[in-house]
Amino acid sequence: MKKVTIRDVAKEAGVSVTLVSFVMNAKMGKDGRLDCPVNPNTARRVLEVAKRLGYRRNNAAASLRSGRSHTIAVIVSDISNSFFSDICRHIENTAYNMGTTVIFASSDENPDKLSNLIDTVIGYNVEGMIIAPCLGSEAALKKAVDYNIPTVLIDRDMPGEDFGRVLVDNVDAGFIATKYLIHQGFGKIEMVSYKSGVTSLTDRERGYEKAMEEAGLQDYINIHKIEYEAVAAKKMVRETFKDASKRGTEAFILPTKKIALYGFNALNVLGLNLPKDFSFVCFDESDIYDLNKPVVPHVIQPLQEIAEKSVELLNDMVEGETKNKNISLKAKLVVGGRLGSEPIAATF
Amino acid sequence: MKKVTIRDVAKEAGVSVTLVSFVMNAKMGKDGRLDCPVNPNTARRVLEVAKRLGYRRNNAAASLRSGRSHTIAVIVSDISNSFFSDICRHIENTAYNMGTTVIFASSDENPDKLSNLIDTVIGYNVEGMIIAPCLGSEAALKKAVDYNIPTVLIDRDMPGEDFGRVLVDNVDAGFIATKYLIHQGFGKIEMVSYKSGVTSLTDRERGYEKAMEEAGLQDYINIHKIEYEAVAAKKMVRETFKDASKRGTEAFILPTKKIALYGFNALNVLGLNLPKDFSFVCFDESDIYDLNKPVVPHVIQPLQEIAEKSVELLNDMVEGETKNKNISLKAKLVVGGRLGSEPIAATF
DNA sequence: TTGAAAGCGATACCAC
DNA sequence: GTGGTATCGCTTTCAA
Repeated sequence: MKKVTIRDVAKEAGVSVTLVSFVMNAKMGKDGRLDCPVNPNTARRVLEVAKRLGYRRNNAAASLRSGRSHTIAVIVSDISNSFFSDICRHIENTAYNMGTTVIFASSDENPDKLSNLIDTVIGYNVEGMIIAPCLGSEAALKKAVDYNIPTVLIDRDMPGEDFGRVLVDNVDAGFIATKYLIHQGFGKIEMVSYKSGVTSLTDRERGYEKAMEEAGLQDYINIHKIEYEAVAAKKMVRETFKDASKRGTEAFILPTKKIALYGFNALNVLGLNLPKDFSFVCFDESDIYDLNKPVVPHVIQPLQEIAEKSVELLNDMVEGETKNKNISLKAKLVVGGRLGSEPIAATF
Repeated sequence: MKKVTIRDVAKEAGVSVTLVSFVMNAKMGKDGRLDCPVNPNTARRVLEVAKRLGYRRNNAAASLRSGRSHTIAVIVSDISNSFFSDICRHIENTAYNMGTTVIFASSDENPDKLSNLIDTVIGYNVEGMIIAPCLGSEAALKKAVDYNIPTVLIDRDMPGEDFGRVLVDNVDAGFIATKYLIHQGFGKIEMVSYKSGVTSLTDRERGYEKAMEEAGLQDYINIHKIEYEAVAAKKMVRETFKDASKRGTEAFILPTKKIALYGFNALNVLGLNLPKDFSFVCFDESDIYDLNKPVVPHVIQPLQEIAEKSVELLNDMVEGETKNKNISLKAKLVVGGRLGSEPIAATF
């Protein structure tokens, strides 16, 4: 099947290319009619011919002439990370419904690669970008500003007036996690966190501290900082739990999925059990949380909302209707989820 | 910063646009020199000016003129499924290194959506597609053939002479899983599978049967078919385990991650323990496998290889160098993996 | 080695 | 409502 162009359709339908262009770009009005300055009968004929011939618009040509690509780029650190792949999934969906195509890429947490990727997608005339910045990517992101490409930041923040932002309130996330445990009657609540202070983690720490102080439990505040490297991390968590067991610690906040995994591993190794020896509040989602009985309470980020809001915000920025460029979303505590069903979010 | 075109570079460098085009498209030879019919000094000057002006090729224009897009589409059923997101990650990586851009999309296992997506990406002049077909997508895929767009099938098969294929040998996967258990000294090995026969699952079943027969254990062959729906499935697995416990079953093959989850759930509910009451061989990857001690043996598909082979095959097809269009990959049994380290594949 | 000029297929502008 | 045509930025002959 050889390519059929707008000219072929025009010739076959006995009209000008202009008319065909009008018809092909017309959107459906509410009444089911095309809203374009074309005679409905003509329009119908053109549509019929286009379909019969199998016409498909050449986006390269359209983009070249119109300067619009209806394409956005999404760059995360690792699309195989379930946090990001979930977000990407929803971004793709939302964008698809708006007639926007999405190009995805992973930066590998590498500012140089991010910089290259930005160059690449700029070459594709993307109209906007949604980026989860990595450490040291300030220079790369400056290009977005230089080229005047609307950009929305997700997951991590970065200075810059021009960026849109869709971020989760991590102070609140740490706060509700802690408050839940306090409500359960626990007082000796501790936390395990990483030494290297990513803002999302330090924010969760602050939320923990805030909740403890509000409850008059400031004397029990105890944040155990572990290495990022897996082997060392596992060992440190194990030691922490061993001591905590003697100390009479009642509960732990494990603010990332990986830290939670170390926690469960330590439990296993030390022969401890979850409701008996400690209580946990974990973060993100893992099969392990669902397998325990009762289900391990965990704080999840509103991934779909992050995705939808970022696409919408980016779209507004592209169309020049900039309202509020900084969107803050709340994390949710899941206490009654069960395998194969919707998680139930608790509010209190 | 306004757009700088090839003309601006040409004017600034005092050469023709042709030369600039040559230089910008030249690839580096082994000797570090550009292999194009341009005076090295001129080339250097052009390069310098292009960089200084911040020139970036307009891909829409290049694509329009040359008829090439250097873009492929990848359509899987759900990019947030870790199996696919891992593959996509590697596809993206491989393609990126070849200078190819990738557009990802999810079909939702919906043939109509798949059909729309194919239309959309055809409009983007993609040069090839990598597709995980869903049930009933024959008609949609026929368009790829009609439009003469090279297409590689992954994960699931579908009839069609023109398609390339990168599939995993699932009979072998079921076979090695079973054989491992037999080597461990077990005889009463059973399997849990879904009623609805996707080929990947029925193949694994056949592998199980084959291994059992070869070992003279045909009398113990027992495949429990469960519903796909989660609540019913969980219940059926629980019942199966309860009976099996009485019957003296020694081991189970759980041929998908989800079925494995149901298995662990049943274990929990019934108060059974893994090395004591049963042995498992599971499939795919899950945090749960790693948490158990010893680590639950599991069969994994070579995701990176699937990704790399499919990109390479597609590239060959696009370039017209079609060699072997049907690639079969072996799954691997992981018996000694531990959290945070490379899984160790056992061969025997 | 270099350059002039012809399009690629659509949209935008203007005239009717 | 409709149609003619210049043009987007680049690659690609072809000729010098």
